[in-house]
Amino acid sequence: MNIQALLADKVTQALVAAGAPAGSDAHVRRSAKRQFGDYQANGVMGAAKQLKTNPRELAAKVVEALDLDGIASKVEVAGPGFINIHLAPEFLAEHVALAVKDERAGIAKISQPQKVVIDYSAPNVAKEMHVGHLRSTIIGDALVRTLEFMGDDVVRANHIGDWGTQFGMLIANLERVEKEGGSQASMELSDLEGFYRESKKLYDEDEAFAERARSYVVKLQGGDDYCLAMWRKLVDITMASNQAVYDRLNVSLTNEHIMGESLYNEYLAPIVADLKEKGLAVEDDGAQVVFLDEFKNKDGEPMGVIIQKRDGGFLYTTTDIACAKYRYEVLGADRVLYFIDSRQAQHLQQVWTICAKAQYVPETVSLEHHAFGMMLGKDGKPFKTRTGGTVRLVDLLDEALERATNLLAERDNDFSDEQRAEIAEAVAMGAVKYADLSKNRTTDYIFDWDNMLSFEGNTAPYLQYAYTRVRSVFAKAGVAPAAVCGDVIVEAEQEKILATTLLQFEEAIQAVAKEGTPHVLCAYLYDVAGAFSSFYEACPILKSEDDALKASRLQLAALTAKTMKIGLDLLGIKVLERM
RNA sequence: GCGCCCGUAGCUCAGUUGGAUAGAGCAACGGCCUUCUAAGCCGUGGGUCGCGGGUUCGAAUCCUGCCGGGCGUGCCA
Repeated sequence: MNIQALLADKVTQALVAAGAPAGSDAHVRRSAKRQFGDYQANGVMGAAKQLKTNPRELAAKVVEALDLDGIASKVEVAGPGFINIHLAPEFLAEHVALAVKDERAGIAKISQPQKVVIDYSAPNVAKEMHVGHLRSTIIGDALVRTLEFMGDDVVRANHIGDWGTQFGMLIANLERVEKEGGSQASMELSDLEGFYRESKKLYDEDEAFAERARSYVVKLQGGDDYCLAMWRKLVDITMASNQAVYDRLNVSLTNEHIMGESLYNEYLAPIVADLKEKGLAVEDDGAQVVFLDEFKNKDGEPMGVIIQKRDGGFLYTTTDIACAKYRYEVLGADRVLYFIDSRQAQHLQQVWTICAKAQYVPETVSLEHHAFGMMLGKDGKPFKTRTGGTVRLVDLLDEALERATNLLAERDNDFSDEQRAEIAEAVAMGAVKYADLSKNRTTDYIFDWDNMLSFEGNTAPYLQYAYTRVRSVFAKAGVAPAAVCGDVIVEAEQEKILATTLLQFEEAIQAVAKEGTPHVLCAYLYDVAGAFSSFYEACPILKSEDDALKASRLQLAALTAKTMKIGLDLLGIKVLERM
């Protein structure tokens, strides 16, 4: 249930009934402060202005027309014309009880599911994943999970860098390695960076090798079987290595979601021809160029975007045009979310502008760039290794595990080595993921081990810990959360805050789905955990004096656990029974 | 030069698209464990929302001019 939507609907009706023009927005929001109730309607002032009437008088009329029986215990006009709404304890109790019984915690699926393509992760073949891939991979996957949960038909698109001239030298080197090492070839490729560097070195220093590499590029693009097989091997080896990272990070990508650059090869030449035919592309200095009035170049003239080089080769703009077209035409996308770093903002705008002009993708399709900046170290400089190199993702995850293991070792507990390892892994991966998920930066952001692994405040470990506290109540009581029943009583202040917060789950999820911003869900779950902790301190559950109260509090606890489990699942963060 | 993004507490970040006295966490300080997990809870201090104008009942949010930072800007992706 979405309380905000429910109230917005009711207040809007009352607003219109009070004389406001149809289409007026009641502007119902959560109240800024507790004293202003649980929700406030801010739309009266604007409507009063349109009607040229006194806002307080209009607000009084709206309240008069407003029927919130069974929902609100108090509705009052305040300030220049705010309407403050206090939710009724019985209303909260009733819906908590309903949500406890529902496996989706009362979250309804959307009525009009869409086909949504989510473009994320996008590592490069023959290169190891590094910290730059983390944010796209993690946030993209959270959106995949969230939209699927809400009922959308989601296509995971891993737009890997699996094409380009570098494959000539890579194939030539793979061939050399196989000749020399036979079956051990794949072993050597475990160090992909090294393999790439080695290939580059041979290409630069060995003329015969370079010659062979160049010939392989041509053959590969011509569809030569041998080269395609070698290329396939490189892709497979790379993605097998990446899959280990995905699995460890609990990212839902698999091989079947690979839709790399190579997928669009066959469409490139026809698109260039079509753009020429439509008069959008013209030859300029030997290259095929689309001039766009929407963008200006250094001289203030329409910017030229090259879609085919002088030598006949295509560029990534052409690939991305084909890709957007494909997602609409072949996949039938209603919406495409690109989780790509902010440096490509202009590039994507150009691609979409061309797609619109060529009528490849209609305006009704929502193309969205969810940008993010670079990962910086604590010192505000790009996050690098001590020697200045790029930080490999596997190394980052290993360090997270090491730090989590050390922190866990400092604490008293009776865990077996096996349990300890499992907890450390879940905490470490959760901490790394949550650090990225909880921020909404479109610009550069700071990666700080101490912040994410401090295990205090708004971090994954805090949420995981809060969850184990709830679960331990049930373990102690010897009852399953699903077995609790009876009436829910909302009386104490902490009970009311917890119940209200729990019932705002759908608002948070819908915001994430609409805006593509998982940090909203993070903030929400942190609120839930905080509300539960306060409740847990103030309201004895198992030790409460009467059985009805105990049953009620167990239900609040059960819904807390369910909410946190679902919420953390949507973020791709694992929960633990004990820690 | 032009374009895009950004500037909020000592630090890391929110701020529901124009709403009431700008919020969290960390760090600092003070309380709370023989009682459901203290990786917790309760409390205190901390702000010229980069700076100046403007728009209006109301601006961190919109417009404008500066200052500062990041990125992009024709044959890599």
